[in-house]
Amino acid sequence: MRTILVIEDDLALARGLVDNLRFEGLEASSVSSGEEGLARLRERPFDLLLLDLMLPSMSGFDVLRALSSLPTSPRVIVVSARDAEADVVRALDLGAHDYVKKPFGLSELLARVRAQLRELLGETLADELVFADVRVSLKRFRLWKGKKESLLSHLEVEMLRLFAARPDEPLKRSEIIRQAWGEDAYPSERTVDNFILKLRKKIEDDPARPRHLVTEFGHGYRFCPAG
Amino acid sequence: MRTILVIEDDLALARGLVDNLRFEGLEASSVSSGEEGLARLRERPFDLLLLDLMLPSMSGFDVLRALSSLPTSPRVIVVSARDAEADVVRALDLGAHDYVKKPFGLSELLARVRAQLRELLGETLADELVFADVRVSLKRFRLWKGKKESLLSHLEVEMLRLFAARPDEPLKRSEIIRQAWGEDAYPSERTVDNFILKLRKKIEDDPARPRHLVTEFGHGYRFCPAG
DNA sequence: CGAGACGTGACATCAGGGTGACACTTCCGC
DNA sequence: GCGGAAGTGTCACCCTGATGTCACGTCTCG
Repeated sequence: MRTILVIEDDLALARGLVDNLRFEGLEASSVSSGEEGLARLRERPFDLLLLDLMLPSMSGFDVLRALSSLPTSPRVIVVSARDAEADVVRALDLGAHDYVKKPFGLSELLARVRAQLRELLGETLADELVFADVRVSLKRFRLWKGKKESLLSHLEVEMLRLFAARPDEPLKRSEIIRQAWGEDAYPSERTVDNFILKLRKKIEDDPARPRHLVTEFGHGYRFCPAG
Repeated sequence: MRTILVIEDDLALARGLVDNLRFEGLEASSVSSGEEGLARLRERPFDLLLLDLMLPSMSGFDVLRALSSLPTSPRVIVVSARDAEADVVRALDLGAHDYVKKPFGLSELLARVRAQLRELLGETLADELVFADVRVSLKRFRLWKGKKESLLSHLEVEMLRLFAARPDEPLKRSEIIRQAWGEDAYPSERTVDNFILKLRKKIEDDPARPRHLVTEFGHGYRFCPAG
């Protein structure tokens, strides 16, 4: 289901928005400050952000600037009473995808929400890999476990890609090497163990007792997204 | 260069739009009916379509419906005097990406054009680029870090433009060369390193420990506006 | 000719990948 | 159960290729 976060300090408005979004079949929630909003966005990805500009302390512009440093940034519709053209231009140039002036017609806003969500369809979902409390951006070579961020090397990404494609299936080292390294590379099979070691340190709660990258004695390794 | 088609039967307005879009560095042209527009779109792809709703014979809604049958459909901003909410909803649900009501502010429309074009892979069109204590005017080839002003060369600007459009994403040297140098130039990939070096001297507090133009070992470079 | 922009090569440095060693675990036949 | 063989966890180290950095050559434009 599509997830939407509303950052709006007018609680009545926020509630109205959330209710209507839910009525549209979307998963919506709201917070009343930019700081809270960013905290929520860091916890887990959202598909769309409805953002007020005039917030206490941290402004909507600040939130826009901060978005790019998130693991996955949502699409953004700014919803603001500020109707000066300069504000619209600034918000859009800071990365907002749309700008709706208050007061707005509800059905128009919902249509704009649909238009933004429509873009998501195939956008980068192939890039994202999510299981348990781990998120991976294969394109950015980055992995987040809870709040901890790790960098991934090219080969680590290839291995994750391979495991994700064949969950719960034991993969032989030889197979892993062929798929991740390619046809023309022949490293020792023990090299795979080293990469498993590195990956476990990044994705397991307790790398010594792996629950996602499990050893299949004599048969290689198996990836269990569920744990 | 980005290509834009304007479908607008008010010739004065169409001409004004085209002029302003060209002034922004875009390749713009206009036609005055939906039929002509579709013919042009069938001839060759456009990146963006500015579409009036009230056209003679074939309406803007009809154009929207016809777009999906094109080999490559452009992004669409509807520009219309019809301000009924129902029209906005209908246009957006028919696939329009944005809807601007006449009369509109020119700078807002241009910002919305930039926002749409930004979604296409490639370079940002905004002139001002701001992050941390750095401000860049891409059109004037100037960069300010705090109070220090630097001049930028053509290629430095192109690289910044490219990085700005894809924040936090590692860009391969080959990709940087293709986008910033163009299709027909083939400098050594190490040339990119030299430009990174120059840019770091201009935008980093400590060029030896870059926080904005970060090396992604084996993958190229990544631009982190947030630092 | 001079200045700046661009491209290349050279050299030092660095990080990832690969290997081998050693300890520990699992399997299997007894 | 027991012991050996084979498989695996883990680490430190080396090597190669990638990168940081600079100097110099070339080109263009005034």
